[in-house]
Amino acid sequence: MLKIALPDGTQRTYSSPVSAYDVAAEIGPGLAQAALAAEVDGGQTDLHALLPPEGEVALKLLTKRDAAALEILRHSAAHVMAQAVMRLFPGVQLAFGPATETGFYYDFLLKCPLTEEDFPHIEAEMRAIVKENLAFERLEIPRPEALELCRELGQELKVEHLETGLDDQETLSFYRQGEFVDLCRGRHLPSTKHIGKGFKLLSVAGAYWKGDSSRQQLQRLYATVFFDKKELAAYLHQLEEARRRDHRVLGKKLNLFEIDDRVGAGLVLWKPRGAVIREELQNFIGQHLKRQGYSQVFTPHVGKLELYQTSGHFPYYQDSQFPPLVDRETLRKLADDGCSCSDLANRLTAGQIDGYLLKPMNCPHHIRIYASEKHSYRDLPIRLAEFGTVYRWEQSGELGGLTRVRGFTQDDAHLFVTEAQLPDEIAGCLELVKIVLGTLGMSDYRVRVGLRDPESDKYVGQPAQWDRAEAACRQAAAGLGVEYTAEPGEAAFYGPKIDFVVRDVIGRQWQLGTVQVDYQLPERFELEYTGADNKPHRPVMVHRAPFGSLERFVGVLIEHFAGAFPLWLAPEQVRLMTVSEKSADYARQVETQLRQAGLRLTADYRGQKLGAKIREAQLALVPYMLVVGEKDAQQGTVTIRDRLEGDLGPRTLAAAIDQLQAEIAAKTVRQTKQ
RNA sequence: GCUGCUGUAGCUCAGUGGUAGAGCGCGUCCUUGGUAAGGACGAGGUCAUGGGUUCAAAUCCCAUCAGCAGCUCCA
Repeated sequence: MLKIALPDGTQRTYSSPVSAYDVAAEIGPGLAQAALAAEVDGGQTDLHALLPPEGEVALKLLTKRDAAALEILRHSAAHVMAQAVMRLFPGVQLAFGPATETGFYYDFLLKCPLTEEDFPHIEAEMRAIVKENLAFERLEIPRPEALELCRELGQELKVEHLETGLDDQETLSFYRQGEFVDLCRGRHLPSTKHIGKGFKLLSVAGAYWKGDSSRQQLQRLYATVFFDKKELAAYLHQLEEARRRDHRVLGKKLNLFEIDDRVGAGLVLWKPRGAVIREELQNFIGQHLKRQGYSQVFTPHVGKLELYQTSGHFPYYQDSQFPPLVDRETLRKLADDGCSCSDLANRLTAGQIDGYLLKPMNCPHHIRIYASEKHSYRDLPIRLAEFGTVYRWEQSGELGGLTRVRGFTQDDAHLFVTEAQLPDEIAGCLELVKIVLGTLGMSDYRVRVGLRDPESDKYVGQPAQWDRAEAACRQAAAGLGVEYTAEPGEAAFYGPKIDFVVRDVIGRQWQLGTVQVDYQLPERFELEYTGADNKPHRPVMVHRAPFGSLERFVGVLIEHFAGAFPLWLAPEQVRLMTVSEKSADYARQVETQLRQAGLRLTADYRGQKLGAKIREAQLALVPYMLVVGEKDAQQGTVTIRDRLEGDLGPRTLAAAIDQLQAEIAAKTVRQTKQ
């Protein structure tokens, strides 16, 4: 006897074995047709799988309206895609083919490279398989037979996975549709016809077997599927929109920055318009730093190798640094002694040669500023801030636009504090990040508190200190009024940290602001302050950067605003334009006054029609246009056009300037709804 | 770093072995037009770089550099 509880509160009892489908069919033919899979006591099951014969279960039938069904659809589509590829390319080895947040992929090992030209053929074969309406059939197979089956099928990767990843499983599940059999946990749709027509292959890329870069590389086919063709179209449109907002595209179109081959990959040239945005952001944060009692410092872009040997960054992280600089004299002597390149590298690593490093971080410089004076506990906290440019040798494949570069400027600061001051100082840092994100209308972010992994012994510092610091981080994060997750094992080896992860328009997540507690560097550099007990004490350091790096932050900001910056950040705040050349003289007076008012503008005096000038300014995403014609010249007015609202009508120049300055001062974010 | 794709005018791109192209932008001239494209003429190219194949290479091959997608990485 089986009792089934349905989500609507009703109960059904069965004396003979039934599947979820049987239950659906009994409720009604419509539901039987719509049902795709089921949840039994919260766990997924195939629609036609038999339910337990005895007891009581909660059953929920999944239809295409359930998010869980979408995942099942995508995973099933992955099998169909794999089947199509196997039909078209004999000898394919299958790896993994899961559903993802936006679609699915399948990893293949095959001799010839797949290209986009193959997509239509694969898609056509997939359509054929859908039309064949093959049932997805679950097979439960004991381990020895499962291994035998995978060997027979020639699926060596599956054999390996059975022997390593799944070595504790006595029975393995396979799914079969038609001639295609795949080792798979499931679940799947009843049959291939339910996949429908809303699928599309998107891209092909390399991926390592089991995510290990030392293993063989597979070909990963990315695709997506929706229950509805319209949803697919909407998703493709969203991808299109994301491309339109791409900061690399907008950066070129709006003349914000350039990355030039002749200068070097990953090295950003900030053009005048991009520099305005950066400067405004720096000024903005600078005001808050003053308010919070920070001291501005400046330090050079290089430091002695020995400095980084003390900090531990060299040679440990040398693969992600630009190679050291060695002076001419030393190099010549080494060459005369017959020192080879590999000797040189070894001797640099061993610390036998003096050299300089392009600084990969700012902390050692700031530490030496702290250490240049003797400090009392009364001086603390000491907060040293700098827009510090650092250089890191990112792997060539990682570079991209402004978001991953080789030289970047952090809005960096280091706080030297007593342990008692730690909670307040962390809270102050978080407040700053929150102000920054709030001012820019970036609300889609999460806060991640990285704690130590209790199992690991890689961490430096006393456990009691860690407990206090972690408590301080949690407390500060909780005080933010934003949801946060505590993630054990995510701490740096030198201390816990708090990261702000912002989600951009394409759904990618970027780690921007960060606050990190550090016990390691004060130790390594033997930093001290004199306590009230007249004895030396070790300060704790806090590293923090609300933007992370200005490059990455501006990159994300460009996409966030789709290039249409709020007035206070807009490189060109106003486009002044004449109706005809007859009003040019008056317009020049207006231009002078606007400049004196501190507004950033360009003036368009060309003998073009007004419509053309407006169109250009609209496309250039200039927030306000000031139109001056003969009527304005007579009345001493300007006519304002808002990029979003259109023509706002005439007003006196003074009134127009007041309006713009008020909006700038308020840092108002105005955007059209997307 | 790895796999695949790509590199032609300032930008977006067409050109698949036989004379280097388009649109936009830019310049000059005409037009003096009140809220999203007025017209005419013109300038602009080591076809990423270096080799090779060929009577002949933007086009085919190899290498390098750079970009893109993804993987791996990010103190």
